[in-house]
Amino acid sequence: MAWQETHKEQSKDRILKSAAMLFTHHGFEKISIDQVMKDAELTRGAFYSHFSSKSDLYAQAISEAAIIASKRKPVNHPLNMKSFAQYYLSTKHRDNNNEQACPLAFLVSDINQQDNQVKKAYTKTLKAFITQAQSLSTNREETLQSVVLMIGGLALSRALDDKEFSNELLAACQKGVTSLSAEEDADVS
Amino acid sequence: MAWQETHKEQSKDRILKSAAMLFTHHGFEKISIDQVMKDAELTRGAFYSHFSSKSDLYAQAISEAAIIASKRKPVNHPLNMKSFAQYYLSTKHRDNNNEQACPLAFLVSDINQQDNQVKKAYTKTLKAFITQAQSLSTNREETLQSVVLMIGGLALSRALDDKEFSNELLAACQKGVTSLSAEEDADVS
DNA sequence: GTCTATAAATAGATAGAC
DNA sequence: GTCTATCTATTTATAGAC
Repeated sequence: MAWQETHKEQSKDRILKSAAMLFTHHGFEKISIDQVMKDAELTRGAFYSHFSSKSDLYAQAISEAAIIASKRKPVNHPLNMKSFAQYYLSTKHRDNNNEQACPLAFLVSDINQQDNQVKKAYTKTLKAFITQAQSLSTNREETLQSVVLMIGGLALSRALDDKEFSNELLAACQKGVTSLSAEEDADVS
Repeated sequence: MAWQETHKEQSKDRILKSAAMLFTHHGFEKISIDQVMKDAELTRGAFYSHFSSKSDLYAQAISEAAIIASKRKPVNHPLNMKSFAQYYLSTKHRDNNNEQACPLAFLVSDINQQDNQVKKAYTKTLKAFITQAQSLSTNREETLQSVVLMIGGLALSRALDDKEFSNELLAACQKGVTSLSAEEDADVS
């Protein structure tokens, strides 16, 4: 028989998945514990059996959201930086409203307002993201630049009310990542 | 006699300056109207004579914050993209806690949660920022990449609880902007 | 562990005196 | 235009029954 979650673990898992989705798309302040619990099909009173505070949930939800996002198909095992950036900086990812979105971009300026436990979870998640990107590159500095173009470009593109301009920004960042990769290939040759 | 603000204009101006500082550093949700009015040395009841809602204030405060930030000395009339990035991606700007900070970076992922009037103000502000950066460059695509490296790099650096890592990120982005400018110079020569 | 009920605090917005 | 007072709603967190 396969491994089975206990009842408690199942509940915690549902809460975490709901929180990951809701927080990633709406930020910490716009989402209440009540909304998370309703989405997980539980009541508010049950929350504190699993998490010590809303902030505790947020920290864990960020890690969970990153895991969900990393399981997304085109990102799962990208062949190179260009194909990785092509998905990451897509309009689909920007407009994604109910699936696996990257909390690093969607929440970037939200983190500074939170406590240390949240910042720690975010930092760990970013480091893991960079490690993944580094496996598609050789130079760490260029990897960091590519990562900033991806996360920063996606975050900025989501803040704009001008779709054409937003698309232009995404395209420019894609080209930027590609250029950095190409330079690198040239160095190697 | 020099131009004089009316009493009402002075009050509105104080509210706006307080809001620009408080919102930029703490985001929309963490700041209450009461806090803004206290900082402006007024009471809560007086608020609605100047603004129709908290959101209305936020939209105007973003523009105000950008104006304040653009008046900062090293940014005022930068000689080239490198010197511009050197200040923008400095630890001073990242850690700045009570002066002219750039709302584009500090609030980037906050904007998507707000109404259209806020998104519009942010978009206009970003376009003005790009226009300024464009005057130090020749190629629009590279300007966009530099802007994303600056705003995205600064935003990310603020989210981290690892100062050494944060510094490394800032430095990599500075180098990235410099590389883009250098390439351009090479093209011109 | 999950439920209902409630405590305690805070915030956006409005009313009316001056 | 600015003040005090208040309405109304929401939210985090806790208490206690099952």
